[in-house]
Amino acid sequence: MISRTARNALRAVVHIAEGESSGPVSARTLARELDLPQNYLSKTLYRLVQSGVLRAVRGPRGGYAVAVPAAELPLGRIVDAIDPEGPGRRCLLGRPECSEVNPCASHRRWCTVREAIDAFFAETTVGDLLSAPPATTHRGRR
Amino acid sequence: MISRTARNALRAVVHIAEGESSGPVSARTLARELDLPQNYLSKTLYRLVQSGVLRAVRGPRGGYAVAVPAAELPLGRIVDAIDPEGPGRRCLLGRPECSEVNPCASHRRWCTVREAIDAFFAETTVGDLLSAPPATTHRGRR
DNA sequence: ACTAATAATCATATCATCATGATCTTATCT
DNA sequence: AGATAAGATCATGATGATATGATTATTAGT
Repeated sequence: MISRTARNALRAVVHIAEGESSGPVSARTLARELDLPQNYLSKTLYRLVQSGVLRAVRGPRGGYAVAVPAAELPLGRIVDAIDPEGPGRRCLLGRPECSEVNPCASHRRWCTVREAIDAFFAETTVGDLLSAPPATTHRGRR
Repeated sequence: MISRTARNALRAVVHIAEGESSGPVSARTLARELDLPQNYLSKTLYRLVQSGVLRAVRGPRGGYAVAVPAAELPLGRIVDAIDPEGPGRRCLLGRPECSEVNPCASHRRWCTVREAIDAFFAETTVGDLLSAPPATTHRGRR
């Protein structure tokens, strides 16, 4: 559905958003906490910086922070930055020209699914994925 | 969404079902008409034979035929035979333990999408994809 | 200016999927 | 029975996604 790299990107952004209050999160820390190779993660993060999802702060005490409030950051924005050909866009039978004007036999039925997918990625935000803070960091919400 | 091999399998089964009336279709013919490498296709087709989607006839004048009427053959049966871990089954954040009893943060929302996907592959049949040819000679398009 | 922390980048290795080529097995036809 | 056409299978190669390791560029603090 989405590439492994895109999944890592999602996890990373969620993690960064969760630690927002304590300043930028370094790639090193992220890699440790997500159990991912640091340099590969770096490359992914940088793509997110280029696409305006993250902000990078260089130098000591630097790291990555979200460039947009989590609640206003749809997952699709992250996935698109990593997998340019988004999820479910491709014709099921692999016909490149399959479209509304020239639909392949499965096009109509598949459209319903595609719309559900698009809606999910457009409407679900990083904010929706933030883990409600557990007992330790109590924030009065709930 | 589905692997390339699974797409090829779909195309192949549709093609075989379309030529049903003229007897089994050989891998060679199929490979030529779908523009796919013969041996790779063979392997894919054999997996479909093993899973009961196709029937293989060996020897001269042999080939492959559908083992089930096209209208009763859901696409999911083909895709499952090729991609054992079906489409959209995996948790978006890659948590293997994500399930109803222990949902990850995106689980609930994603379920809607997953259900649409499952419904598509369960309800769309090969019959739905047959390009209703007016007659056996469908060569007029250019 | 120097040092250290950190992002950014480059070069290479690994791995799974996809594809190819060669060979073996089975069945039909004469 | 022999020849031939076809599927089944094995061994190997190519490709792209994923990962790793080393290096360079940038900034903060002293």
